[in-house]
Amino acid sequence: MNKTINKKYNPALVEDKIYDFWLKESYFHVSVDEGKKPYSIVIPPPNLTGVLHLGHALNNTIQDIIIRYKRMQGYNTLWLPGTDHASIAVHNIIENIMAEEGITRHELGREKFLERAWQWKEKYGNIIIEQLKKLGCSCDWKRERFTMDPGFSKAVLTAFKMFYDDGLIYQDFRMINWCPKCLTTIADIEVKREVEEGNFWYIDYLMKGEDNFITIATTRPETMLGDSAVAVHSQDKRYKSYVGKTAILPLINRELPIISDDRVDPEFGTGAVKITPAHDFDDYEIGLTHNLEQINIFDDNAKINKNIPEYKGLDRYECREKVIEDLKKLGQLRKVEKHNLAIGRHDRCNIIIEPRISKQWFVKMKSLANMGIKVVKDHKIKFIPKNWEKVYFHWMENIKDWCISRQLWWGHRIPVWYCEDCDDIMVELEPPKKCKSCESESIYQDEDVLDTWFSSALWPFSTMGWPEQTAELGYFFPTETLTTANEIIFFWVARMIMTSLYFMKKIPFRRVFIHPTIYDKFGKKMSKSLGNVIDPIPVMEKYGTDALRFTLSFLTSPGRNIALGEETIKGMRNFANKIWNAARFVQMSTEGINFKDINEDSLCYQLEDRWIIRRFNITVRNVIDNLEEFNFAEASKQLYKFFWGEYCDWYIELCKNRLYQDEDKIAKKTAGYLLIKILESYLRLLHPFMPFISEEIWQSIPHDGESIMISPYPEYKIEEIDKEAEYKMEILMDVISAIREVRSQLSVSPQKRFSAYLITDHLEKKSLIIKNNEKIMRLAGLNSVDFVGKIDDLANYSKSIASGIDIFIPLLELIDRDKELMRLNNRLGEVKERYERSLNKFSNKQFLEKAPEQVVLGERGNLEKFKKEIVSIEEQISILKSKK
RNA sequence: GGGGACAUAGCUCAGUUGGUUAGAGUGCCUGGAUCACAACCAGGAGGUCUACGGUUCAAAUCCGUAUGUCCCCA
Repeated sequence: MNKTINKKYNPALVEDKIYDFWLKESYFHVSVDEGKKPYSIVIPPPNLTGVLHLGHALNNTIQDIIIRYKRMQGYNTLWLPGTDHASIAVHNIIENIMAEEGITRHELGREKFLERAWQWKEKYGNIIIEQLKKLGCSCDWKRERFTMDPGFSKAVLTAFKMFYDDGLIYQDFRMINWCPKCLTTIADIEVKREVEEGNFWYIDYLMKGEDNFITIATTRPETMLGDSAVAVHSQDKRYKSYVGKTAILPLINRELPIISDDRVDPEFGTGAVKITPAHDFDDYEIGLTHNLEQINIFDDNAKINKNIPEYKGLDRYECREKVIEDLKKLGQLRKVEKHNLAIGRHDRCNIIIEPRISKQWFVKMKSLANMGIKVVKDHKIKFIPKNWEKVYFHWMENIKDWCISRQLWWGHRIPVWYCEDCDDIMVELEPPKKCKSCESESIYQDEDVLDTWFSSALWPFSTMGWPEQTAELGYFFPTETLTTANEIIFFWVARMIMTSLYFMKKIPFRRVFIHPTIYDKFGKKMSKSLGNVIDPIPVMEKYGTDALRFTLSFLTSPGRNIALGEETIKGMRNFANKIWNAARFVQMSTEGINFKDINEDSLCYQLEDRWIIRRFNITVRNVIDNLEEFNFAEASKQLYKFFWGEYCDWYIELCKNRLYQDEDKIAKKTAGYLLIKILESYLRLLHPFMPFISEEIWQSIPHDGESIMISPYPEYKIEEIDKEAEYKMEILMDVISAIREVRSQLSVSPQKRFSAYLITDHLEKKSLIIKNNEKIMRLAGLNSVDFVGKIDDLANYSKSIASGIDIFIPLLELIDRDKELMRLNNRLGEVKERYERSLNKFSNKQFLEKAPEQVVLGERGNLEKFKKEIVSIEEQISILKSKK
């Protein structure tokens, strides 16, 4: 590590080097240690195919802040990382590669396909892990897990078998969501619904044996090929006479019964609807009630199948065109209307879902959900912000069974074997040789794999070795905190809670922090099509990882979303630069001080020393309090405000007298010592937020220990909260600010030095100013500051008041009398307004009677203060005017 | 249709249990190469706290209603 830091702040030069140092020293790795308190977090496993986006950056920055903070507080902290196998995503990638080579997966075969998938994983599957390292994440990489690791796979199969043996997993024919592109079933929550533009087609169905017809309206005319009835509402007068009769399906002349069912909405379309039981969720239900035929018209690719020879081979949208055209020719297309409708698309590939009837595996959710509801109702698990609990309850209370089979190869193959001879079903962890019932060897395994979320649901305990009873499970489980995005409360959080309660009989985590969603600086969703996506990697390269992390933390207030623009990141990079330069100053100005030999008792603390110690302790308290509540924004603001607004703007400036001019060696040593001490402590306070810059600077200044990340987190010391120091410092700062204000408003150049004359009756304030006059002179740019009894020629002075002290600055040739008059008049206006406001309160008798004494007293103080100032300013104005 | 939010400076946001001169960052204006930092320093302008009611001595804050924006579920 460097002895002195570089002149210029350049994060790119130090970040990788520091991360390698941490890795080399194994600071992230922990073992079970019963002597220490554990604190554990499991990472939301990023998708194997993923690349880091801002959502990841935010989520993992937050986790790293928590884990570094707890580590420094002395907890045995485990942050367990890993990735999930992303069944569909990987599948699509491999299929796309094969498509370029002109082969299909069925030509290749299951085994070869999986080989390729594993090869792809080895080559490209670790990108996001490397990116997390770039972000500074202090995960225990030696424990990195993957949902298809042998151990993890065992956990998945064990879970399946336990659920099955307990009757919670079953197989059934059902209407499911089919993705014609990915060629698999997907679960309800993987379908994203959005309103899109479409049409209502009105079609005349002729009545059998009559010269009459019934007009139905549909948004999907091609599905008429699978119609098996027409339905109307039982109370719909328009159609009463039709019920029980038969309509003829146009184009293929199938006979359709006209049925009545009260699930039909008479207001919708014509009030008469076609019923396609094999391709629509509602129609399916109606079909079951009325025992209608289920006519499947599509193949896996959503092309018309052999059941409809007239249109066989047409894609569903080609078929739509053809059907419309043919209906027109027949004269049975009555009209077309624009109509907006909710379209369901697969959230992974964006293809429109095709409902179909199919045999799939499901998990019974009701009893699991009830357990999951209870632990949150009983506050065993808390959501932060609490609001999300409502969302969770709403979903859990209306939960539907979970379809877990996928017609894919990449994933955990369902551990079910079927016997060809006796139709028995076996669920086994190890492949059986023969049928348990009839001993036939003609057995075969289910072709499907499990939903990736089925394995992710086991993440918190499978990563720690379940189903084995490992030491880790006993020590690190349940975990403390889960941090994640609101959109996966259903997909993941709820399911982890249910599986943990079922398999572990324990909650998986105590608190769930739902982090904000990041939008662009105009509050719009970031999307590739809008072109407003911010990629965190180039941002880290340009501004530094610390700047990105601090920005995200700075914007994370609970219950609010983030609107992120590049300017904010730049601002935080400037903050990092400020820290760097301040550290450089402190380092340079304390060269030659031997810190090892300093005995604190030999030092002599001055006012500003006591003040900065107080401010630091208050900052420590505020940072810790806010971290405990996950209020990262406020914690960050405290860090920012203290360092820039107090340590740099005031403390360093006030120390310069002692550092540069003071002959007193103890005074010099005290200033130097405390500058370093506060900086060193501050860097530890900052470290979880800005790990790199804090380590780099910390290593170059006097410190104890080998790395900042394993040194103790600052603690708040009540005895160092020195109220008197704050009161006095505020008077000094007030006086300095008042003089600076006069300088600026009267357009006196910053280099021009002048004298100030003060008047006050207050002896304590007077001695305070006298004691600190050299500091006031330096910070306000004065030649001298003196107390006087009175001023003779008031017309030649500018006058202002700060903390009850009258301040006079000679106008002489320096200052323009007109400007001074303008300044005084402005000030007078302000004070008068406040005075009026205060006076109004006293004109209300009830205020005196009902308001608490403290408030009335405070208000009376204000009133007097304003009155005094008004009199003083008016006096000065009249003097200046008389001299003009 | 059902549910959940949000509305404060040009922009992005803080604002605990009602009593503050309503704050911060950024942007803007004025002045400044002063020996840590121009990625800086000093000073400043900028607000009917969405609107209208109500409760209260006192409302950005509590309660209605309206308007606007967003998210989730069907």
